[in-house]
Amino acid sequence: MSKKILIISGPTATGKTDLAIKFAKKFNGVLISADSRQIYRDMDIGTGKDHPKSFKINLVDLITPDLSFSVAQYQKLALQKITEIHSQNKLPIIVGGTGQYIDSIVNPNKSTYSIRPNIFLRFFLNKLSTSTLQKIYRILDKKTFNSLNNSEKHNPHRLTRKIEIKLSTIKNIAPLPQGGVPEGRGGFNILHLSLTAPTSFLYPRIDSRVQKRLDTGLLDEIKNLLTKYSWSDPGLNTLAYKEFKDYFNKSAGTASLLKETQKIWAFDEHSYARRQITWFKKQKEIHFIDITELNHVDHTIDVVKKWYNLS
RNA sequence: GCCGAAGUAGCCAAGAUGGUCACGGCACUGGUCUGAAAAACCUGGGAUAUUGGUUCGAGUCCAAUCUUCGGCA
Repeated sequence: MSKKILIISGPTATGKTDLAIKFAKKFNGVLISADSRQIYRDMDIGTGKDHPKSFKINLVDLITPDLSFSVAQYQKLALQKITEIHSQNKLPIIVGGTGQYIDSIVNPNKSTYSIRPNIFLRFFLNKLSTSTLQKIYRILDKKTFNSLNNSEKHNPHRLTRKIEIKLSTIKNIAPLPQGGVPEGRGGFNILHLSLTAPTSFLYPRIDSRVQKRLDTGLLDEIKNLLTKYSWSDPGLNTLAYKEFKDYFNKSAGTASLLKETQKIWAFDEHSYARRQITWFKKQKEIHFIDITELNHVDHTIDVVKKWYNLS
């Protein structure tokens, strides 16, 4: 019998967490978050940690907002957690909207995950223009450079990472053994459910959630964060926070500026949802669940039951 | 009712002296992604209020109509 993992993904505002909690209760499950922002402490309202406090979700509130975090770290922790949960004979349920994090569990053997970021190198590369980065990478690896698509070619983050990888292999820096990414770890038996909805349904939902978060005290939360951290800290480069930089910097934090900021924030959430939809759409072996369909919850429970009881 | 100003995509908006069927931004659409992923990028469609006139040629000039704003009543 293979080890089961239930995954519940989908764009923002589709009700992933509620559904996951439901399944956890029904199937003796333990939740693991796959959310790149809820790992930050002190960032609760903006990142939507609105599940009942009585219900434990793993891999939330791991670090402070001045620290950075990445897939590889997530992968290590999540796989550990999964092992632990399996050993208790329980069902790990991964919930979240960070597609890349979920992918690191579904397809754990990505070779470059073992190549660590080179802080020193990035410090310099971050100062260079995109075209300079292109030139550097073209010198290092002309063949791969030419095969890049337009999107990759203009993306400074990706170029920086490619240079980093190339340099580390040239210099033959042995990838540090990561531990926790066991090779041939035995395939999991994964059921991946992904919630979806047309954007016309999602956008109004997002908008009212934005309003709700403001009403619940987001501004106070940010004010409090700013006493300890600064806008350049990695955690603050997050939807629901970064949009407010101007608002808090300008002395005249007027009502009209607040309104404008709220609008921009909502639009950012829209395009975030779009990106998530694009990502999940191309993933293999996913059960999509349209939450605008009336019986989707019952239907979903049936699907999970069948999978859970088989094998 | 009179006088004045203005009408360029869903919104904002550029367009000396008329001359490539019109710059951008936002929104919206589709996509990229192997240690920043709620990040960072790529891509697409859509407009000169209406009608008529002047002209080889009009967003740009003229007239009428409609609409909006301001002032006077």
